[in-house]
Amino acid sequence: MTLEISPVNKMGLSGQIAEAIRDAIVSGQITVGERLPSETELADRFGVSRPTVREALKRLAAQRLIRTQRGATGGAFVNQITWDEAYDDLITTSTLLISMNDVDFAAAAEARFTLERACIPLAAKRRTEEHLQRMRTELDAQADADLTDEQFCASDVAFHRALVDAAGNPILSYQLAGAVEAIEPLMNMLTYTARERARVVALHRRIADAIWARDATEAAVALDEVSDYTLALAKEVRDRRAGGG
Amino acid sequence: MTLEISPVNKMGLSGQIAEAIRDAIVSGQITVGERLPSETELADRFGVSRPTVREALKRLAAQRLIRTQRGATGGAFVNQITWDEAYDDLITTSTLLISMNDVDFAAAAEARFTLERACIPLAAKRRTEEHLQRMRTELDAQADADLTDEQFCASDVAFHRALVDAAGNPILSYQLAGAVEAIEPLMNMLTYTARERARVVALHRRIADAIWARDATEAAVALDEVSDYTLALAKEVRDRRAGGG
DNA sequence: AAAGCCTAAATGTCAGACATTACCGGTTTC
DNA sequence: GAAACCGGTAATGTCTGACATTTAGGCTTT
Repeated sequence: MTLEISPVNKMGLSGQIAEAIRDAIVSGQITVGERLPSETELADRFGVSRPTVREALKRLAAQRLIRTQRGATGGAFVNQITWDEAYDDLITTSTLLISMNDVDFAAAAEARFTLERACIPLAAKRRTEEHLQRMRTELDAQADADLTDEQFCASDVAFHRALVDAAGNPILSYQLAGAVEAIEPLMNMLTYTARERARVVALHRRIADAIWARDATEAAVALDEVSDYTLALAKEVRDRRAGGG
Repeated sequence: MTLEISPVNKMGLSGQIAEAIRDAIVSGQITVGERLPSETELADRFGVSRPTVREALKRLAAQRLIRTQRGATGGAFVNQITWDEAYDDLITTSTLLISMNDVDFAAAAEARFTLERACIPLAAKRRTEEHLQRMRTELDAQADADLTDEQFCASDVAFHRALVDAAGNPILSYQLAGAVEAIEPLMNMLTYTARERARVVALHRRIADAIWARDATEAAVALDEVSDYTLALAKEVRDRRAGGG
């Protein structure tokens, strides 16, 4: 691991150290599972104090590049990033991005349904019984009239994630997790009436049945209807609010 | 901001403080651009020392939730996450995920082309002169025979990003940045002959022309050819290596 | 009134110390 | 002889207090 850091740098010492260690990890100088030198040794090598090293390590831990463990054989280990961990990060980042940058509902919904439609041919080809079961579970849940709008939307998200996972491509699942889950807060702003819910559930059932029958075309048609319906509903809500306020 | 933290928690004090501040940000108790209390005051409020607070702040800074500024009017400010910053994070995370989890080239390429194909109808509808210009620039670059394989792949990535950006949906662009750029290292493992390059460039030109003509069908056909060709080339390389080693 | 200095407040860094945790080895016991 | 127990030890986690550095804004001086 290189240990050349310049004392005068706007990034700060801890920033430079973090970058040096990150480079060592991504370039493969330290492999997954391997232990980093102890904090004291790192401090010696870089010529800085231990708190400074610790700040650098915390930054890397926040990006899940390393994981720390206490005790005699403890230390900082290069962490193997799992898909699930990355899901969480992507979802929180996407949610923040959408809320902070005033992304309108139409754009978010467009992204979501566009990506989802792209998964349908693969899902129809590769769906397993497990994926079908997950979709059916959510369909049953959505039929419950006692569900709050939040619960209904959460189940909606779970249904669509099952659809995406059915495509059997971890990268697609990963990418879509952000698009699908991040706009759940936006979806929650919609209020569904009983009749609207029934219609959405019916469309979901059409999608599930089509995926079961490996009929990608039918599933795509049903998804397009969900898309159109969601956008129309959002427009209606927006107009009603504009008129009321 | 709440300041309830339990001293006994496997997450550690700094972790709990980081989470408390993050919750305050995402729940809107502290708005974008607003300044957090000073480190000393946070330390007092949470009943911990300043280094502990600093570690928590570094974790949040690593996630770009806050940005720190030195000086008299300095401090930690809630940062507005920009799309470009998020791009970088997504790309590095995706790259690490792919390299650490032994994602095979076929799955990565499938994800990439699937998502890209989904953007074509939108791109054909909304492309501006700027996007067309970006694609043409990369086409010209790719025609240069002196390009290394790395440079050729980089230009390839830039071309496809221009295509995705032409869809005019920032969320789609964001999501796809990960899929497209993260597999560039995998693409670099391929070695293109002059003839293969010419074929790929010809297909790229077909795509660009089709987008210009707003012909989504033709663009999709050409993209499918690129996809098939890339996968075939990858298979060939794999077989050759398996035979040679 | 404008230019320059100076102070204050905040982050950045350092040093040393103690607390806590968990493995590792030897010791004890059955 | 094997299993349970128990300190030693090395590492992270945290605290205290201090100094360095940076920057804004007020104050003084011209």
